[in-house]
Amino acid sequence: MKFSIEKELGNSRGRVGKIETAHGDIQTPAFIVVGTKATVKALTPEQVSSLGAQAVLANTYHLYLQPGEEILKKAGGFPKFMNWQGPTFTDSGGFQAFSLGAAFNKSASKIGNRHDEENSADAVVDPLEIPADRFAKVTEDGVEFKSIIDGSAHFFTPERSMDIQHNIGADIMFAFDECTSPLASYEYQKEAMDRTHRWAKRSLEHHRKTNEKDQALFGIVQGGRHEDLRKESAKIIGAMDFDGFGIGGSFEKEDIYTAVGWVNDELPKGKPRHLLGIGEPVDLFGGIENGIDTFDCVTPTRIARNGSLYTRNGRINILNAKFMEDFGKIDGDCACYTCTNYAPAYLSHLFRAKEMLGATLASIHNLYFIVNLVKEIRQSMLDDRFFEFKESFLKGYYK
RNA sequence: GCGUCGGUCGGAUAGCGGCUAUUCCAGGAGACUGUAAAUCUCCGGCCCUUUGGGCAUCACUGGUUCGAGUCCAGUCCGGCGCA
Repeated sequence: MKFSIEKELGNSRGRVGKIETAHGDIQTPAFIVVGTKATVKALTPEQVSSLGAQAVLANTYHLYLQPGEEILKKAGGFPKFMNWQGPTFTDSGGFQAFSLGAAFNKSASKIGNRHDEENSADAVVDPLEIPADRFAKVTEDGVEFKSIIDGSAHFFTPERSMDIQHNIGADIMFAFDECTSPLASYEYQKEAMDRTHRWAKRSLEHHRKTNEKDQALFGIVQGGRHEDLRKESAKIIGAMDFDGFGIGGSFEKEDIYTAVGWVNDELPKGKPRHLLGIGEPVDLFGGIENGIDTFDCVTPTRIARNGSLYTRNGRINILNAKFMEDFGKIDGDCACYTCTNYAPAYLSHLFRAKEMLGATLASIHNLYFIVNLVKEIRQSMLDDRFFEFKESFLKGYYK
């Protein structure tokens, strides 16, 4: 993997660049499409490719459980298995320490807000004392997982995650980390961050010894919402010999990109930075302005399956009664396959009838919207009109 | 005509004397940020100023009872059976 910067954005941290992999280039900034279980839900790879996506990110925990690393190894890696021709990423399974641990059976999101601590009883829960009904428990050596499929017990260590990711075979893999809850205390964030640093070192050492296919490894910065922790984490992870970096963990809704800025000031400039699991339009602008090169996020495809569609004027819910007889445009002059061929009334019908084509058409639109938005942002940077574009877009999107 | 079973929110249901009438679907709205997600949450008789409270309601009319969607009688409507 090789990374190069073509242009830097004046008076901010942003940059335009290119990640070169054995399976093709990624023009950055770029939005990476999530295909957790070696499939972008509801879409064929051809659809994913023709809507403009450059790369796909799959998940180590999910693929390890099903179909299992041996099958993926025999298949020649997950990209070949799913027939995706372009560059690929795998997440390490560290996110599941949060989603199946602290967040299990809770409405908790990794994006917190300023009122969470006083309003939530969860704030006092020590993540190290996760209740027995949870599916993930963190220890110094790794994370104990229960299979979400059959309840069987599994243990991930940094080394194990590397081995599995080698077998899954993405171009870019991530170090094994612990994604924390925004409701965790400062003390816990610090403790988890220090542990993630130890795991980063172990991930890197094991990867260097066992990497046979020239896969790249990104280290992950943690530190929650705290400026001192974020900077400390970026310094320590940034000093390690990773090929690039992921910025993970929990954030405060109001200033995700402020935290990103703290981190990117510490990370080495010449390596790519991936913002894990963030993808709201406002966050894309904020992230890019603060030096993010790639994003991934489940939101476009998840909300698509649930009937929400992005438009230049904000999100709409296609299940709203007003769309039943709307034969106009879904999103103005959007050039995606869905918008050029179908009216809101048809999508409304598909969703009400629970026809699966609805999920497909909505996913195509939402992914196109986000992927293309990042491309437009990239172009605006090349044209020296990033800030104008940002202002006009956000004014329309957030009313 | 006789017998029999039944009529509970738009549809389907639970409820078989005891207080807030159940659940599913359809309907209305909301949420979703490294995917336990084609998922989840909320609303759905009327009135009051909120937390909350008040008043209704189970085809209709009467009755029994401290108390009735639940029991009894009649009426209306429907299914089935026999003429």
